Amino acid sequence: MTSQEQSLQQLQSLGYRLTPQRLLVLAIVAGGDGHMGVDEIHRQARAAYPYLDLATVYRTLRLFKQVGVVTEVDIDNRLHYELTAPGEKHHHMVCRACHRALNLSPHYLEDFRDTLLREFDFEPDIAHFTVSGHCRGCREMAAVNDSDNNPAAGEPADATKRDY
Amino acid sequence: MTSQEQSLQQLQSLGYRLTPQRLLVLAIVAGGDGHMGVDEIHRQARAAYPYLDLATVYRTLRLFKQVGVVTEVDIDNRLHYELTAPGEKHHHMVCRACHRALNLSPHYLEDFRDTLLREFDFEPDIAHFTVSGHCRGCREMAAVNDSDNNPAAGEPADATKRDY
DNA sequence: TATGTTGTCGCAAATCTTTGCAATAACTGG
DNA sequence: CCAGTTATTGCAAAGATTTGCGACAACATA
Repeated sequence: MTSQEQSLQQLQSLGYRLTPQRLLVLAIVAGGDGHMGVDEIHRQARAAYPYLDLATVYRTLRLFKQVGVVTEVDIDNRLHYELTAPGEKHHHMVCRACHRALNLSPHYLEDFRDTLLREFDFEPDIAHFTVSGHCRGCREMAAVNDSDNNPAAGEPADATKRDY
Repeated sequence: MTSQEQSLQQLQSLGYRLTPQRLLVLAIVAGGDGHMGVDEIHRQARAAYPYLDLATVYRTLRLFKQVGVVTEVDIDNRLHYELTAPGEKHHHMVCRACHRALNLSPHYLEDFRDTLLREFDFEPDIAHFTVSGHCRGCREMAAVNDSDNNPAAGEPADATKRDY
């Protein structure tokens, strides 16, 4: 039984129905490499089944996420999804500047999770954990004002303020 | 010099202009207790200055966040803001079920931050760090159901699947 | 296979947030 | 204090995501 079939069976065993729309979305996310944007999934899905509505794609992905079939990653204020690989789970670090998503091994979160659970009885939803920040490359030319240092330092010479 | 005046001076020294709209939004966020929703800020602001547009509120808060004057908290997919108290910074744990936001001392994040920095050269944006999960109270009746809606009661025995 | 139950879909509309643009106002230098 | 520069505003419209609702389809049962 493939991992996709497993997911489908899991959905069914939870009382959810197996619809062509769901099969399709699952197949597409499984076929894509890494996290895919919702519109890209929708576009590919419509190629096979033109009536499929964007709202259905959103609902389907939300369901898949809830059940654990896919992992949601917020990249630049847009939802992206990837298949949850049972063996090789990981979390994400998303760069605010270049918007690349780096994988983060669960190992780095265990301590943090344990602490929150122990100290506050708070169970973090680490299955969909994402930290945003600045990656190595972007950090070097991070123009953003870090309060303490020389505020104007990294700003491009003629940077207008315009919209921010 | 009050902390508000400091913020204003900082804005000015970065080349941003001091407008009545900005003063107003700052005063309101400073006056509120804890994180406020954007629409609430807008409502209060309009009471004093009816022409102030919602878009301006969003832009102003985004700027304030970028400069560090306010802290952004995502509560149930909605933006909330609170004044960044220099002395007593904290992060947030937001419960997916009851949507309450709990404060988290920076202390709990230091190790995590150091690790990411050391291992990946990734600087997490911990100034606006939020973990979502389930708090003690909601965890007790959480069960399989991830329904975000009713903070009040556990799901009825014959809970239908309907919309998810 | 026929039938009932109820989960799901497509569609349209609502929400929340962002953005393009022209008019305006804040700051700067004279 | 005046004029020039350009950041900022208000407005309208676009984007992204969610939701209400009636029609439809998946599944269970007989």
